[in-house]
Amino acid sequence: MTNIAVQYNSSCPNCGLQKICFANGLGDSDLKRIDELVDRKPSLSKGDMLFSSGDSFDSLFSIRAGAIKVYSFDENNLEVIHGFYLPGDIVGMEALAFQNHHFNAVALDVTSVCEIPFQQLTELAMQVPSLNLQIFSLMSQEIVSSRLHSTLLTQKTAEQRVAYFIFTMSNKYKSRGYLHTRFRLNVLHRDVANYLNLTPETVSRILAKFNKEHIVSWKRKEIHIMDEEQLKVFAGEQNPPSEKAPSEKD
Amino acid sequence: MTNIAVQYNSSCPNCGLQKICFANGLGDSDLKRIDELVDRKPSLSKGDMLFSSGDSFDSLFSIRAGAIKVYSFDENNLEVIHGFYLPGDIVGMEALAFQNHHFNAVALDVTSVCEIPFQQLTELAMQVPSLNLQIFSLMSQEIVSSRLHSTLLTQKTAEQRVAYFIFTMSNKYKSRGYLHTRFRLNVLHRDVANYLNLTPETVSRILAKFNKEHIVSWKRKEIHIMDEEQLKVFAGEQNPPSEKAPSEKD
DNA sequence: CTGAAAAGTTGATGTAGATTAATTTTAAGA
DNA sequence: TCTTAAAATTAATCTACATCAACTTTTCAG
Repeated sequence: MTNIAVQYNSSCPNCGLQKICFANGLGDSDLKRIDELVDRKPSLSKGDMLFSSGDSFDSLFSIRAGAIKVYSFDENNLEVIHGFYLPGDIVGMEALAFQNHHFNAVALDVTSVCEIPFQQLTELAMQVPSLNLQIFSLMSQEIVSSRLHSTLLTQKTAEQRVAYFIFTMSNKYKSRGYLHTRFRLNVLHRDVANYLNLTPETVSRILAKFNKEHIVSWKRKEIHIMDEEQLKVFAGEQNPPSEKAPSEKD
Repeated sequence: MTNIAVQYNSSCPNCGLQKICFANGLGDSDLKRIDELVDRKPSLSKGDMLFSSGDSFDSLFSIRAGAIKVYSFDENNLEVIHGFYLPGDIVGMEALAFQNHHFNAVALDVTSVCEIPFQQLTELAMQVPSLNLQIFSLMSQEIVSSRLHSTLLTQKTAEQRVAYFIFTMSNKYKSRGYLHTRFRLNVLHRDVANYLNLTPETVSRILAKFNKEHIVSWKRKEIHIMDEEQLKVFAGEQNPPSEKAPSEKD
């Protein structure tokens, strides 16, 4: 049932995630050099911390398989979830202005990551302009995705948020060569609710509706998208036929 | 009434904002080199665009005086405000992964900026490790501040958000050597409401309350903080005496 | 496999802040 | 300066989603 379409365990030159990781845009010889400084960690188990708030910051992490949740606590010690990271995503960039991490990162499933020592990465980047540019690029994408998430929380209804979340996860799998209409996502509904600034009850009610209308089923960590087009419409990603066609901005 | 405590019109080596701008951590000779590639723009007037969505991305901007609003449009063509930037802040970092800007930046007041051509900046950064690190650092701070803003919108009440906004702006002025209990902020209440995901009516009611309780007055673009401690408490920045002392996390 | 705890579901009720509307104040061009 | 549109204020009402509560299903340690 789990659908690992490709095994991404290989070295950078052979890695299927090359194009979206640090290696993007590098020539063969530079590819080898970055490959040498990558530490491929043994698998993390569900619940293992990748890093915790307060840990010293030394490395960035690129996810090869599995899923990572990044979160902090508010003043009442309630979890605030900032993102779910899937294969190809980079985790830890928000910390590099600081000595220490300000967020927590935990494995949601069996997960394997590449650890890239930041000191060595920057040293190499100083010699390889396209690598340096790629780091800038990944960071600016993180800024944009954080702003998009804010927009999602403030501008969209509960239903749109849930639909958009599923749609986005599906798209990530799609772009990485996995089956995107049926996949395992080991994320609690409670965590999705938190991430979308909703309650578990609200998420549950919306999923029940999607299920009844044969759009998406999400049972026991397995997501099955039955009507991709309709999901897109619910997510507000596709202009539904409307009288006032919004002039495309942004 | 406007209180420009320091004039930041000078070259980088003499600039009061040096420590928080790109120049941070640079030696004298490197300072001169970055100074040479900075283009000090003539003042922008209120309403002038610094850049617009779709414009090609070529430069970053450091604000010397005034204020800049960064925003996009949602699918209904309503403004979504992502931030207000004051002297010392850097604008444009979210764009550098892309050819073009995805956001709009407009001057809210008479504003002057330093334009830093990105191409030249990165070329210099490749030769000056501490400059490269400073760019990374500024970007990661932008990620963190974006996440903090999300947390503000999702975890705090309307009153806390308004108090926190005023408190944050005041702190920015303070850290840059301006008078921080009385300052001009040429931001519409409507824009504050938008930024905080509230309606103008709600902001108005809260400001009326703050005024009645002699905490803050905000009349005709002039903010006067009368009770800083109480403002902090309203902002939730100071643990009010409570039975369950939250164990400090994050 | 078993059973206790965690997670998820479903329905009834509550509320913070939105919406609507009417009025006053402010600002900016002529 | 005057004029008028934009912005801000204040009050009455409404609503999307939270909260509360009771129950079912899933998970996982032993």
